[in-house]
Amino acid sequence: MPFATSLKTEEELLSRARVLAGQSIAAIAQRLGRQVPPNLRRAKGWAGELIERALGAAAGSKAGPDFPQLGIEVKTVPVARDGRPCESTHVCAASLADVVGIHWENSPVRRKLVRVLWVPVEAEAGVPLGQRRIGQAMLWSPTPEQEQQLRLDWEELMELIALGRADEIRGEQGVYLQLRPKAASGRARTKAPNAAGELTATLPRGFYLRPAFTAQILAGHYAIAR
DNA sequence: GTTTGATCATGT
DNA sequence: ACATGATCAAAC
Repeated sequence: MPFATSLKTEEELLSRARVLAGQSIAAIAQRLGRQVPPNLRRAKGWAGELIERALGAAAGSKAGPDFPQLGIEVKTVPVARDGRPCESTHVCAASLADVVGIHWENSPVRRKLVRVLWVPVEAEAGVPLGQRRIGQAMLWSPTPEQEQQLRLDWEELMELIALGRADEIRGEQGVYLQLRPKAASGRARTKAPNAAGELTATLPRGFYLRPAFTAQILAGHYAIAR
């Protein structure tokens, strides 16, 4: 039986993640027989994929959670020395067209965040990628309060999209959940309704969790060993 | 083009 | 310093 399917409980997954805590990127990469790129500039998702492989997730992209049998999504989050996240966290693409029938309960955003294994990765500027260490992972589901916060932002954003006003949405909107470009380049296009209800080409967007939100999730955990 | 994984780079 | 808008790579 492959490594990836040997996991039966989320406790087992968490245990695996705990083993990674304190280990360097270089050590994990070496064990998996992978070369550490000089930096992440041309390999932005490299560390995330490395951690998923180290945890036993299936390789490559596919729909659904990283651990389908457990319903768990893995998110690596870059953290500063103080344990606070350096960046926003991408959740999923926003379906700008065909917004009818989508409610928070069946939304991709909620489904993605039902159960998440957060894996902090040291991201201090000046620390070479290979020397960066993995922090203490934590298994998380939104508290009722957190889910309500996300839901309010989501509903506000989705209403604007439904009204054909996606192009007016700025990254400033949303207390904890924001909508920002998510594309290969500024020339990328997808379909979205305009104010007249006609489908027109527009920049693809995605939902992101603000650092302030992930910070409250990670609060209280020692993300990086001292 | 979309979805997977995200971080970069510039303006405020 | 920090967030927004822009972008990188691979699989499909």
